[in-house]
Amino acid sequence: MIDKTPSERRYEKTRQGILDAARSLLQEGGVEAVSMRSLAEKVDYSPAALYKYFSNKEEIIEALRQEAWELMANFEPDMPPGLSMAEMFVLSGQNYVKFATRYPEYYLLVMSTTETGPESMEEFKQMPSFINLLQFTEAAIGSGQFILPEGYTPTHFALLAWFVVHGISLLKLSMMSKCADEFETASFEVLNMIQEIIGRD
Amino acid sequence: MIDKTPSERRYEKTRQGILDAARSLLQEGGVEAVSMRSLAEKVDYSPAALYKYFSNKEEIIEALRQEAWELMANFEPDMPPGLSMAEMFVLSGQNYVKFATRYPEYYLLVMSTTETGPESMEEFKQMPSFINLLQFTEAAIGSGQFILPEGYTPTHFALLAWFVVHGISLLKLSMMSKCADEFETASFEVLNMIQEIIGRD
DNA sequence: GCAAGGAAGTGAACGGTGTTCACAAAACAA
DNA sequence: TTGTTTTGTGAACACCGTTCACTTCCTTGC
Repeated sequence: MIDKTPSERRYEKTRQGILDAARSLLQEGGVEAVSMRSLAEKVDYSPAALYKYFSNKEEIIEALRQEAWELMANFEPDMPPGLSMAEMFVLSGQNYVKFATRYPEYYLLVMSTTETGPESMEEFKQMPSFINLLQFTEAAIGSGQFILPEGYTPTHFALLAWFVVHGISLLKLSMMSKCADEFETASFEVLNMIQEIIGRD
Repeated sequence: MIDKTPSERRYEKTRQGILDAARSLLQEGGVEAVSMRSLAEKVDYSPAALYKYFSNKEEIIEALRQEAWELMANFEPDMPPGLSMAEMFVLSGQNYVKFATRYPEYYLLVMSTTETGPESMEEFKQMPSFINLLQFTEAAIGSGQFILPEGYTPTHFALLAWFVVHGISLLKLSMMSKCADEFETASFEVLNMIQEIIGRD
């Protein structure tokens, strides 16, 4: 353990302070409210000073994106005990949409990356959040509660679920934002329908 | 028919010229490449002159969005004769994704609106593109080729299809852009799976 | 044909953005 | 205390959307 000098601690502290201010600006007014000048104003520095702590604005945004990603991964629903796989599936899907609704700026930040994504599907399948989803579908299919047509794997169903919840979330925040509540109830009915389709034999 | 004066024709012509230049800039470098200054440069006007033809930049973008919307609605796949409903479903879904792939800026433009969306689900269901999708699912379900669980309507399945293709398209253009091809084949397998699930009895 | 009036077009500016750089001030090291 | 490195700043650069007084051109009425 290398102990840090006071100056290193100070450096780290103001760096965190900048990120805190950026997070606050992001949540208040979306990503376009995060400007170097407003950020500097908020932390009582000159705009130029920020460049001693971050090499550019994108590095600040990227740090927030990382935070958002972690928050999203740890945003798990209250699972009442004794739920069937099908019920858990619906609840998880709803929870995903609820995250996007509660933290729209975080969600859009995570989704707005063309740079951080996986280089291959193989790499994608290694990502913790997808592994989680995959393990769930494997369990549901393995136990016979979910039934897939011949030739399809749990990965296919996990992808389906992923597509649907992303489609719902993004549409809710963009095109359907003017009737978001009504849209949400309709989309939750669709989640239920999927569960019934996949569960029937 | 009110015949237009020469000056009106000229006005309309330069207005179109501006839109042409804007479209070209959009397709070359995405929406952030469309700036009033680069636009003015391209049509050999001063930036201020553009405001005699459009009240602001958003009005230009909105015109392009309208174009994109129409192009998207008319982007229909070559349907070989004798296809089953299930095959047509898959082909239509693939076609949707292909549009997003071929015209990513157009697709993102259409999707990036929080202002133009429907005010209610009822209004949404009246939109031509959704009516198309709905009529197809009604036909497929009415003929017994698609089977839905009790209590669910063709609208539910149309929504499901809509969610999936949007989820695929947006993910392909954002997070999965680094492995877009691989991702596309996987997502097309998912479309096929849906068709098989919904078609089985 | 000519003057009046409106339409078309412009240069300069305002306030905003991200970023750089020479410089000053403060903290640290010898 | 001196010298050096870190920390911070003001001013500038090159962009952005937009406005406005001003000129230039075309059209309309006589």
